[in-house]
Amino acid sequence: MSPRPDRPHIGQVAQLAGVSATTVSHALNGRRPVSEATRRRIMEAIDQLGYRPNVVARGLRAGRTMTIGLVIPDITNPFYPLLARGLQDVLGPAGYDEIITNTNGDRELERIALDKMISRQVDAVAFAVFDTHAADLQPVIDAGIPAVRLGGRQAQPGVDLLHTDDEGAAAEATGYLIERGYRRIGFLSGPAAHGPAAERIMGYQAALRAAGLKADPNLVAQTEFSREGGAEAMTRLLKLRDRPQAVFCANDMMAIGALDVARQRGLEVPGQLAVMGFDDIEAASLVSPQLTTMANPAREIGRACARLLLDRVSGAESGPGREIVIPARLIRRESA
Amino acid sequence: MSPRPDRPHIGQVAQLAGVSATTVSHALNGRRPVSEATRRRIMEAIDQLGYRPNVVARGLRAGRTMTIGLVIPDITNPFYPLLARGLQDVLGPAGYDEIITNTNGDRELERIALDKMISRQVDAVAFAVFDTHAADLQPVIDAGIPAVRLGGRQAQPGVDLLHTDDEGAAAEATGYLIERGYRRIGFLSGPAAHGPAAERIMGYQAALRAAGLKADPNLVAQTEFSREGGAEAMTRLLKLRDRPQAVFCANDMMAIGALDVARQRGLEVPGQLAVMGFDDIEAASLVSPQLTTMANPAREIGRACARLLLDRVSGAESGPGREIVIPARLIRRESA
DNA sequence: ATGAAAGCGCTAACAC
DNA sequence: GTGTTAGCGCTTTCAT
Repeated sequence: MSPRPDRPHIGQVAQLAGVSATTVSHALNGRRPVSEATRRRIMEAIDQLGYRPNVVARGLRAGRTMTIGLVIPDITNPFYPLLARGLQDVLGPAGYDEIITNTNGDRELERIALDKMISRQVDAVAFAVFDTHAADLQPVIDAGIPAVRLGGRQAQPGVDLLHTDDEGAAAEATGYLIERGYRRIGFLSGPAAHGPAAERIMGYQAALRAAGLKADPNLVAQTEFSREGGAEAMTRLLKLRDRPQAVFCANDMMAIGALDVARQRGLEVPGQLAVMGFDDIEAASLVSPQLTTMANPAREIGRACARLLLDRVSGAESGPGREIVIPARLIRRESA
Repeated sequence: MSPRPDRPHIGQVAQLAGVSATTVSHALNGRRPVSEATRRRIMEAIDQLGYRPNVVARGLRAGRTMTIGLVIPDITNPFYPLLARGLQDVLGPAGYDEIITNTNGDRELERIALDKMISRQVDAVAFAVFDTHAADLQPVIDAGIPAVRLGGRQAQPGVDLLHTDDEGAAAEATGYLIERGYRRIGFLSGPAAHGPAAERIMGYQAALRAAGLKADPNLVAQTEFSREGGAEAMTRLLKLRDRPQAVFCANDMMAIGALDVARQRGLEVPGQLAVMGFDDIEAASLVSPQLTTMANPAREIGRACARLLLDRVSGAESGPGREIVIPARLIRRESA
């Protein structure tokens, strides 16, 4: 029934080499000694036939597929390619491949994607979804699949958590602005319900307090995570009688929107208005003035995630759900 | 030996529903009729046990894994996430998942990646690698796996080819500049040996000829595919006694480099120097002035690729290796 | 150092 | 409409 031109299988190799399939298997996997002569004959047979072990059969038999699943909202969002690459940096050399699924942040699609990962018998799952309800993950946990959540908040028993140090990063950015002499510092936040908004506000306020500055609530503007959102919020803040000398933005696109407004009003950056972003997307160094920002270490997160996964896959089964926090890095450029 | 907390399998569902595994299988796959009552009992059993079919076992048995492999240089290069997403747009609804491997353009890694795709029994492969030697693909073809090559040049028997219409796009861009009144039009090309350089030069020259303009070879500058490369080449062209009024660049990063030089020399864009790019990366609309460019339809290519793959997977086995060309789209913005 | 045989979970003949 | 049986390609006892 197999509709493919029958590829050589282990039995053919065995036959050609004059040994049993068992011995071929062991020659390949090194789980028990095989005489040098036999091994050589086997290798020759493999070359001659162009044999490649069937990973699917191996996966069925062994109960591990050497595959890990990555569930993300959208690979097109520049954060995720870096994340995926970081994972592969570590997973690839360890012999694992990744299956990537995009969910658009849609809960039903997330549920389906996670289900599919179970069906596919992946050895571990990493998923990056802000709003995932814990219940949606339960099947994965029940299936005994190690899971790492990227960037959410509440940890869940059996699920490791990995995220950027949003609070610390916001504090560092704000501190940097203070250090440069700015006193009235605004914050362009994303929608409160989404992502790491709360942590960043906390960091921002903490830095202000630490410097003996008061945190004026009027200086915090909530808006969308987009260029237009940033422009809109910046416009609002500039209308204040006591307007900010500097703004820290929850992401680079918003910061670019703020820059748009500054240019349009003829405000000199950073002279009359300093702007900081968050993420360090490629565009940050492309705009003029180049954006001072906090680098969201996506690739590093991917690597750390892979290490965690590898750890869980090989032994560290239980454990109470670790939480790992990756620091962001200040990138000094021109806008602040 | 299976180290996972044994997940329910089809036999357990069958037992709980009081039928045979066969019937459960058919209830799930609809390949033969199952009575309504039986089906209901089966579905209840499935729910109760939290059963999910084991795709690995299914793959082994059926000879198809519902997986396709994507081999690319680097998911971090903004072209490829779009490509991957385009593939998933079409493949996802058809029930396929993607395994993505990055090769950094390294030939040995490419060979290994392709090998692994065979081992994993993927149902089809898409690979985007300029320099792949045909021999490296032969094993894939021999294994009977449909393959699509993205963006290379010479077609190969058994391998479909899919790429942007580089020549047409270059002609359209050049034509657009001519139409806007520019007469001395330069071309910032990538390294001759790499990628679609030749095609683009041909399109550029063809458009010039079609307008009765002569193609001055001094106006073609070869350089790297980077911002710095673009700046360097632009600088060279501006040193000409008879310098160009407009330049078409082989990619957006180069065009941004050209823009840098223009700003630095105080040249008004597009008044004193018009600039066009290629690709329409996100940054193109972020720089100032916004870049007029040709949109390289990565996502559309991904979708077309998926359709081709699906076609090959289900029947259209042989065929002499098709070639599909996707047009680029002119994006009018401010720089030309 | 090597083999024989069982079985991972599923689907597809071939019954009835 | 449903069940029995064999087998996909591999690894792993259990033998020798």
